[in-house]
Amino acid sequence: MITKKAKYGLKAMFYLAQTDALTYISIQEISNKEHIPKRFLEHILADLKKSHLLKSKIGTHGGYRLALSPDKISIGEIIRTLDGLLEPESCLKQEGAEICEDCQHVAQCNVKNILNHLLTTTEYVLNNTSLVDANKKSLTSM
Amino acid sequence: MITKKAKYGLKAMFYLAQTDALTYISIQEISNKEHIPKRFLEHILADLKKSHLLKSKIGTHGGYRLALSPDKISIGEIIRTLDGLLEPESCLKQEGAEICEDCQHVAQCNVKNILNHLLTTTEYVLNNTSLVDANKKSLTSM
DNA sequence: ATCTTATCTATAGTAATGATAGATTTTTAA
DNA sequence: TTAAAAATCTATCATTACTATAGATAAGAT
Repeated sequence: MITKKAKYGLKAMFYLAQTDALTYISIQEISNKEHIPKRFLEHILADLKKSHLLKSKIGTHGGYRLALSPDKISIGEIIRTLDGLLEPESCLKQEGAEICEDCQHVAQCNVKNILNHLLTTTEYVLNNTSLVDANKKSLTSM
Repeated sequence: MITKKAKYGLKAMFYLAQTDALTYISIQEISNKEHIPKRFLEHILADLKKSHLLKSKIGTHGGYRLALSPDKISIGEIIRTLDGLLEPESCLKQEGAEICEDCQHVAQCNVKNILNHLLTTTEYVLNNTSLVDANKKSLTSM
């Protein structure tokens, strides 16, 4: 399950992807159009800016816009930014050979093996789907 | 992320899969060998029994054993039993055409489209990997 | 009988999630 | 230069989900 934070973030990003790429859109507008709590959306967009997926402008006619062209922004980056790592289990973190509390023998850990495989697959799907790809019918046959 | 409940459940299932399929193993033994809190494990195994993945026997020399041969038990069934649906978002539930609170136009919902694709992929991986498959090297090239 | 072990029901602590609030700063435009 | 618009910063709170423990009971083996 992705969190509501990621879901709201995705909706906001899709909304921005639909608009003229150079226009700044206010939090208020996104909140209204996509039915996302405004004060919550503030944090979400701020996080996406920190990850360099959005640019912002303060003041009248300010707001947010995509930092990159929509086809260069992957769904994976958005979810990773808002929900953290895509790993299905904490012991899969980058450190690699690291041993987690309860599984002593990393190499032979069945749980780790299967979850690692799931992670690879999930990353493949999410990293290779951009804001533009996501609404294509071809997605079903990817 | 899968929860600790699912992780513990997977470890317990792998442990049982390693043993003689007809022998009942006590919660105590699994708890000791796999370092899983015993009272927590009780609930987990009870759930897996309700889902007909385990059989149990009360009393001396009692315990749990797999209800099916290990190659007939998928990782997906185990996780689904313990963590609920595999869906990455609640609006993807079986009801299909159902409309979720915030997304009015289901058919054109980009978020739903992409998450639905992720679900399909996740289900494919987890439903087609059994307790026996999970430790095979071939998994990496699946 | 007694010990072993699962089963049932309840509950409690903790962490993560979802959401709101106030005060501040920057920018635009009148 | 002033007022409005909008993001930014920091804090906090409510709720839910997760993790775990506990007591009492029932069933089976020796």
